[in-house]
Amino acid sequence: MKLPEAANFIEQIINEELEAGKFESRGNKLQVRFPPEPNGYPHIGHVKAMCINFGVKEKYGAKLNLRMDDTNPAKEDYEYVNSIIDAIKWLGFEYDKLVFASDYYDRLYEIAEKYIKDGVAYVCDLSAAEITATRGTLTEAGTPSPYRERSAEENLKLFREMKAGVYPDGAKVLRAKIDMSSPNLNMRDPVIYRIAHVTHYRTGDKWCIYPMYDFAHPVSDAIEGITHSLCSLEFENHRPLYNWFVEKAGFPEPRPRQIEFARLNISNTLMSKRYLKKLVDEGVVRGWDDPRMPTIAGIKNRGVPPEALKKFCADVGVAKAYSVVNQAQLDSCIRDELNADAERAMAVINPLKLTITNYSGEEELLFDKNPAKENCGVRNIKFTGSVYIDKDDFSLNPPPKYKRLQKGGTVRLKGAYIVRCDEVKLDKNGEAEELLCTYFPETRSGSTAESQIKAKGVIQWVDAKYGVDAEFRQYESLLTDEKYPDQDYAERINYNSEKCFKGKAEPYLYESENGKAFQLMRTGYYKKSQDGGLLLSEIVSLKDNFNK
RNA sequence: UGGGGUGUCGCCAAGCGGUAAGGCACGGGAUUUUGAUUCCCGCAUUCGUAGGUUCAAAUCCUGCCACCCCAGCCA
Repeated sequence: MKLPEAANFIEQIINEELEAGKFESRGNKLQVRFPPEPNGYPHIGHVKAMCINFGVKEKYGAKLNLRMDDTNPAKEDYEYVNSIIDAIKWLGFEYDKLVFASDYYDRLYEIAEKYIKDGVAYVCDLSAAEITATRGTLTEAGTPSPYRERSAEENLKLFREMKAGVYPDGAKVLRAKIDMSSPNLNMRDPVIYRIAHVTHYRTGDKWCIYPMYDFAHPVSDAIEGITHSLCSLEFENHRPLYNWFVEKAGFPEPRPRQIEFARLNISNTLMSKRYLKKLVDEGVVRGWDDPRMPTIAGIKNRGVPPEALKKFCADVGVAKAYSVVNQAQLDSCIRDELNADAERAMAVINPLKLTITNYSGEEELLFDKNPAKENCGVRNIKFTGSVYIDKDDFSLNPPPKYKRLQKGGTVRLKGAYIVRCDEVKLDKNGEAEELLCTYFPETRSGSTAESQIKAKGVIQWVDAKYGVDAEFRQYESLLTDEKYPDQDYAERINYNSEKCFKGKAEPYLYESENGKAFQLMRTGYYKKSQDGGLLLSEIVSLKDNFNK
């Protein structure tokens, strides 16, 4: 994986350190980590973090640990660690080691005792509410805890009792003794350990005290010999604390360095594990891998190739400015990959019978599997003169510049013949029910014969006898009740499959920037999903319209 | 009103004192049996803003302005 080009600011930092000889003591070997918390399925935002970290690995020949940041047993589970591993594999990334923060619980505990012995940590009996109340505000200093000056001996005794399960949840915490009047609230004696009598998915009931992120993360980095700890912007304020914990733990130079970058946001796309989990829990979607979800599993189920996601991240770049990338940018990457890769097929969503009155018998027509690729091979499609076309490809009241079929007009059935619509049978609602057409033998696809007959448009079709019915999965909009607004023909879709389809489908719905819903279908190239549904190329948007 | 960050085309984003890359989107044209693809061409005299330094500034200095993050015993 190429590091996104725009990750220049990270590379600059690393290059400068390298030049200054910061890592000579370790043979200039760098080490990074990808540290998700296994509390949900990874989403496309994680892909960016992966691309950055795996990009550094690639560029500098660094080692990369996949580390499950599992320090909050209440939320974590193996299901999620598996989802993370699956996602990484699917994307084609390779990590050097799989590690767990929970692997370090013993070591972390020892370091906490060291803090106590060194007089930089203390056991505090204040309640959570009291700690909040004494932390001060953005403009006022906090007030020191009355337990702040306990002796090392007493602290050690108390802390060991906490570990032994003597106290109930919330009764005591271990706190770092830093500076209650620091302008950086994170430095106002943050909690290092809390009591939680919760079964951990890996360590079971061995522990009833669990380390906090602010402590566990930097120390885990140091334990692993991480040189660069890349994380998102919201941790900038934590960096002094990060450094404090590593330094007080006594790790020698070179110590890990935290570098922050802006996380990924995509327009109209919900990118918060918390809300995604809510959708799953409330049954709004079928699961974390529902194709409407922006999770990697969901995107995969929509037929998006992993390369498209990587290209997207590379295109979008890495910087520190808060940003929201247009979905169109992602769509473009997906189209790009599928165009080069996906085999083509014809599909009809809303069938309209088209009968050629002067055709008899049947024949086989050849189609390139993928015109965008050389030596893509061909597929044969049978043609009997009786086909279905899409209702959208015929108009009783054609607008100006209409290129498809209308009464008395001509159109080319893709890969077959030009046909002229002679007669339109209407149903009782006045809608077209069947088209009776004449075909022109000399216009057969590939024929070099001259013909006076021309057609402006080319439409897809499915043979009435040999076409295959396909099960189209229908999705309800997650966004709004407004369905089926006007759709331009340019939004026509091409499905990809070995076979032809006919059938019906309700398209995805999508929320536009003006809040109106429109169909998700676009011209493009689509792959078939693993569960047989047809896939569309867009990230479905989830409107943030439920209670928070 | 404390601290930490960020502001370059509609959306991302390069740029690091020498006279504004690229992608997406968009517009125009050519080819085309997918209104797709491909292919050309166009798209910031200007870098949040006001000053200053300099032969020369998006890049350095100063003052403003805007937005984001921080008061979980979440990560």
